[in-house]
Amino acid sequence: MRLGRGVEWAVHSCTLLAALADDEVLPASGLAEFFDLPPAYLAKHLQSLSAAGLITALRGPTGGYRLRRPPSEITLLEVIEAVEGGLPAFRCTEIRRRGPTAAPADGYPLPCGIARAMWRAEAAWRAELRATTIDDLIHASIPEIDPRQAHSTASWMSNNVRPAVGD
Amino acid sequence: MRLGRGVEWAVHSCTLLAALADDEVLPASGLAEFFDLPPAYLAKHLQSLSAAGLITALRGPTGGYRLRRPPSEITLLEVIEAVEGGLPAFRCTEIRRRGPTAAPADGYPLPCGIARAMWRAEAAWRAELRATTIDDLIHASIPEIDPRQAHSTASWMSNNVRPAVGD
DNA sequence: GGGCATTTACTCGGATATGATGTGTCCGAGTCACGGGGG
DNA sequence: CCCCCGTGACTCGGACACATCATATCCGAGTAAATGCCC
Repeated sequence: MRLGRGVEWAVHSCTLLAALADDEVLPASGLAEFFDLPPAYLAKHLQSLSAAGLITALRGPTGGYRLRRPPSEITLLEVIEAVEGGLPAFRCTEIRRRGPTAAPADGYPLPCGIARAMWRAEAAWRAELRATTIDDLIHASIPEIDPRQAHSTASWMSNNVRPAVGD
Repeated sequence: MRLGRGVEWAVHSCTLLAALADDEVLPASGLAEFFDLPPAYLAKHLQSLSAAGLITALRGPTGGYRLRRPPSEITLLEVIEAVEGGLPAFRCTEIRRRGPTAAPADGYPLPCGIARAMWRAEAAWRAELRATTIDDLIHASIPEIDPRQAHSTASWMSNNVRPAVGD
């Protein structure tokens, strides 16, 4: 089981966008510069977040991205599913119905027990991710941030954040 | 996030091997026939289980596979990690240390908070899988099995199971 | 007839091709700011 | 001096190559049984 690299980028991007005021935006190029990531590829993942309705995109010279909801109302699970897709990790192909000893089709009223166990574990994973919001991540990391970095980050933000025009 | 198809095959194979007596074995070709799966590819995954020490392989004309431990002592997590590898699904590349506002290397005494949240969710997933044994899966499915199928399966097993010779 | 070496056939194990998916990039559609011209 | 319009530049969005891993397969190493031979 493996998660794509874009998940990490998307979550970090959301935490940075959470620092914006309601009437401010930050372009994808800014996010790419801040995290030193390939701009085009990061943009692709931001598109996924936009398509999922987690962030709002404004086009044009003063455009950029902005969280669509307050950070306390965006869960980690939503971000991950926006990037990775919401499909279950375990795929049951019902192999119990195949082979020489398979019963007739009406002999399987319930889903396969193995699939149920796997999905139960996935449900626990999702529950943990659903209980964590972007706001939680930020508050957990604030006391760990080096004061020097906090200052340089604030300075960088003031130079790259732009006021949203149309909104 | 996606799990390989081999996981399903490996778990089903373990449940079937659990039906064997301590001095019996079942060859990979038999497992492939029982589940109607490509023999060569299933064999590859059984090799992973063997390398992980979950099943024992006996070679030669009367050879085959056999569980190495009682079904009640083999967890779902072990089977999955044997096939998929034990690496964590989320990979933290510490992108917070990159970019124009990164602090010196000594400014990060703790792992990234995002990675901690992701790994906490993975821990919940693993805990659920660790709490489920092969024996649990069997006992949960026994009352659901069609009596006709139980009979044909028992018959098939008696024709394909072999006594282990060297052991 | 019994015992033993050889052959044989069947098993698992690792090395080898192929296809799907994640990774990375580019160009086009859309939109606001700016600058020039007219009123 | 103010307003309007055309131009330009910057943004996001989707379509296009490449790399990596899951998928699928085959051939070689190893072993017990069966066979034939010798005693």
